Amino acid sequence: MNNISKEDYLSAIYKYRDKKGEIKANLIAEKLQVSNAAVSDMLKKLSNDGHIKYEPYKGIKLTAEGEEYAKKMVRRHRIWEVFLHQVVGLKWDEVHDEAHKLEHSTSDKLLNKMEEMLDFPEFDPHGDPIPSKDGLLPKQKKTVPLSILKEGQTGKVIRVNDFDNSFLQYISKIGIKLNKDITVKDVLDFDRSMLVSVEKKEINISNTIAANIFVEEN
Amino acid sequence: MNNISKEDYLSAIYKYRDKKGEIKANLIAEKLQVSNAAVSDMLKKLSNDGHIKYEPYKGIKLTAEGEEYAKKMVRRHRIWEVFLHQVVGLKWDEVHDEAHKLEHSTSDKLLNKMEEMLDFPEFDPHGDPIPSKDGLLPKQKKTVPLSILKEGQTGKVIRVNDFDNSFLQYISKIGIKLNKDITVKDVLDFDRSMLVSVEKKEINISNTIAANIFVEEN
DNA sequence: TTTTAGATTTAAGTATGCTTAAATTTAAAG
DNA sequence: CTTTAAATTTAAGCATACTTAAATCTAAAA
Repeated sequence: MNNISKEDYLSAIYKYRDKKGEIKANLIAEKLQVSNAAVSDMLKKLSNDGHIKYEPYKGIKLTAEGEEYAKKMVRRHRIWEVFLHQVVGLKWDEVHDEAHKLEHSTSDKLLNKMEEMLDFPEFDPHGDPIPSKDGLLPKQKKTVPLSILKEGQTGKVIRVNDFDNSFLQYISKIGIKLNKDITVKDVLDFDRSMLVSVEKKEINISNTIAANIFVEEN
Repeated sequence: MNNISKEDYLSAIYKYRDKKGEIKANLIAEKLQVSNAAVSDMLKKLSNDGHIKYEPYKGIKLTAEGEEYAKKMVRRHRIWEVFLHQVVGLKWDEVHDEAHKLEHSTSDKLLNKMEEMLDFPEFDPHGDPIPSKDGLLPKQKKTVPLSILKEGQTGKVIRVNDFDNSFLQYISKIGIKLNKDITVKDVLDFDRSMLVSVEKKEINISNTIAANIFVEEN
């Protein structure tokens, strides 16, 4: 049996649900680039399978079983990302798409072997946490979006959103990497873009860019 | 679009066609473990796509385009096998199944990167040739099945059939590996099994086992 | 409280890739 | 040359996962 679609739905629900653990069908449709009708269809199947708890027109939540499955997929995805980055040498803007395809075709045996080879990484190349074999997440540092920092404040890059490859390419080109320090030199009232210094260079970045970079204040 | 099935059919046709380049629908069904009706269905689609030349009830042949596609899949499969064996450390009886799943989800970029990492291997862990990026096959040594060797003859293992994992596990357990020399000590008329010596050990192997091991006479 | 906009579901239809059973074609045996 | 067995195709049906269009539900604005 082929579970690629189901796996994508479960991953999306896991990744994009709110703090209450709920998600709107709408958001799933948007993230997976399918129609709302397709989502509605699939929600019924996932519910029958026991992966989600869901009543028509009501909230969508993962069951314990669904969460376990979703975490397993996220784990696969992120271990592949680390592997492709560190072992194969793909850039951080290349790993997401490749990992997304490979994650559905990976046995536990292979995955665990890769994980061991990588010495049990805790975070993927974008700073996202990797669930362990037992489903445990590593302790994460408290972060804030770079966009809320004020003039003069400095933060260390802990995580970046990996939704868009061109965003990753861009920030990588201007020298922004995980663990780099970024200092806010100036914030423009005009469009809330900011002048920041990274690696002794000063660059102006838009508010949107800054909102997708998460830093630990220091 | 999802081409997993089509890719499997093309690979099977490429791998199991006869010397004239033809294959029976029957054999495809057997190798892919699907019904004859499913094969018949798919042949129509592959024919419409221009991947095979085929008229109902007549012979099945790859077109130039189909052969190119098939070779590309075989290349993916075998490079994954080498990668999983050499880089990840999977055993030779484990790589086929993993590679079979991964081969459908691998970009050219990733594949070429892996190939480079491996220093452009020419043969997979079972001794099967790997088509190059341009579709060229490495020069292969002339081999014969171990089963046709007579008492006293010695051959070096160049290739083994990878159709069955338990076969691979077994011959690996008794010390048979690529490039090992095998000497035939005795052939039993009774069941055509043979007593062979490998690595200073003597073992009796069935005719079927011997027929799946290909050696270079010396 | 009613209206209405947005979210969600249902309905109908499509493509893929299978299945079994029946029909047809081919090729080999008598 | 006819019979028959094997190979192959057609027919009908199923599951998955989509689509668009229409219907329905929910929640927020008037």
